[in-house]
Amino acid sequence: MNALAKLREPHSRPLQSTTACPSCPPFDLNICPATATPGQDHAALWGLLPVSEQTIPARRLMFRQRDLHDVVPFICKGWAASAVTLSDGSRRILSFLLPGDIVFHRAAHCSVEAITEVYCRCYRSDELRAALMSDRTLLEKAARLLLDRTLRAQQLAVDLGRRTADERIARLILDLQGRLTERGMANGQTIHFPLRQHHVADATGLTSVHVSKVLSDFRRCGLIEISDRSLTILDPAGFQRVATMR
Amino acid sequence: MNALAKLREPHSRPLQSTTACPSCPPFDLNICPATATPGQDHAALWGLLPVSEQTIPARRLMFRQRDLHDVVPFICKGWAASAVTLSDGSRRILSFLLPGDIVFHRAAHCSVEAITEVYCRCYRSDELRAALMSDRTLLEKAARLLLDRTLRAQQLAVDLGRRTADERIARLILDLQGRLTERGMANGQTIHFPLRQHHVADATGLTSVHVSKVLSDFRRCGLIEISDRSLTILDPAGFQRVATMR
DNA sequence: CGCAGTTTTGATTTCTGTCAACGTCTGTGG
DNA sequence: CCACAGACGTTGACAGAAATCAAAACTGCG
Repeated sequence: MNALAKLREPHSRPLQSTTACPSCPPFDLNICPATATPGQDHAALWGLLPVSEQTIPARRLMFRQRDLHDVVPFICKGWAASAVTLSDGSRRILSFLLPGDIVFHRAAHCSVEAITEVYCRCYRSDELRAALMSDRTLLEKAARLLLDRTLRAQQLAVDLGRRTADERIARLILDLQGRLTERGMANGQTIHFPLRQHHVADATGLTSVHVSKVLSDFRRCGLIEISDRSLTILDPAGFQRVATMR
Repeated sequence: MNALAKLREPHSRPLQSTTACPSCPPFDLNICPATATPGQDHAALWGLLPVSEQTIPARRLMFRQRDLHDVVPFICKGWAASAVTLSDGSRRILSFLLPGDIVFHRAAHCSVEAITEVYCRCYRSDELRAALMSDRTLLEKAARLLLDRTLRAQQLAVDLGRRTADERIARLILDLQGRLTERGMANGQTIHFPLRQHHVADATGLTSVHVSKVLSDFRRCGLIEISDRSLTILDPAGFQRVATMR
């Protein structure tokens, strides 16, 4: 821990107040420092200070595929996407990152792109690893997280391989709604939905043209309503049925 | 460790000789007990004895989706597949399991099916976890393994979303060839290939009818040759090109 | 031999991508 | 305040990929 303190020295800066991250409930879902030591400043993760805190404007690339991954970013606010770019220039979004998510995809050589404005904190990955290793319960939480990531990726593989465009898009929306609800960021059947149609397309392996047609169909059938970056599921039962047609 | 010994008691049986698993090089790739303690019987994994050792005939279901996962099977011999079944009865193979692979997909509610005859050993998952926790380097190996699994799943998601049937099938074959080569189980460009076309179909998200057509095309173009459960890549460069058209 | 599981082949249909045109919205700068 | 450019969304016509359907050949095996 002394060594860690020394490592932190060069990065020391005036910390934001303990309410720097008031909209930080999501941390509770993952590896929440507040869970470990209630009432403590969220920024001080297990006594670790972030090496950097940044606000990234919407649509900006946060990390490119080949960047060194000696820091682990935590998304505190905003939406981001981790993606890979194929040699023909087409992009595949592997997951959307919501507040509370940890960006440890980096080994997969994913780039990370801010969708909305993103506020995030980066921790040194070696410090983080040391902290994990020193605490059995943290380690188990981290393992569960990694496992959950794997399941999510496998679920994605299932969806892409065997489902129609309708199903894929409906499932994506339901997945996001579920994750936002977990975080207390949903308002009943209405969620903030900052994704552009090309994001949906890249996440579902479709084209944005086709996404437009499917979403129009959904609207025509009275399943959902999208306006002003907000999405409402009007017919939850019917929409669920679309998502699980097979 | 005493508690563990007691747990093992009920399962104790005459152990096979130390050459029980002569074709066990693959263990070296993952978490090889032989690496940790050279010369030791592979069956005794970090001092853990398997709770069961089984030989499963070809095409038999090894574990079903909802089975309890209190044991972790290690594939010692043969090919298996982990899959999920969708509500309409269609199947998606998430990964093929080769000798040396550890089946810890189970949390994903995958069923596991023997393709060839499979010989495997099952360890108690709680014992295994305890063993991992007690040794830092083992733990890191396991973490790497889990990460690798995630990368593989993500790669699969990329492939399924954005690649044509030709590419998917070629990539599957190349992936298998690579894994077999790593294990010293390939004979140059020739590999043992016990998969039925429906396995290929379920793994690539295609129909077996279409797989048949694509494989016929590959043969017609002199790219590969399949006969008698063995596959040879006749034109490695050309085949590679098919696999990475985009 | 007969049977069940495979593989092949052809005809047809469905889904999704591609291309192109056009409308809307948003932010920027004069 | 307006003009403008760029990003985004919608729509229609068309093309291509793969699914579906159906039938026939092949394989191994009791």
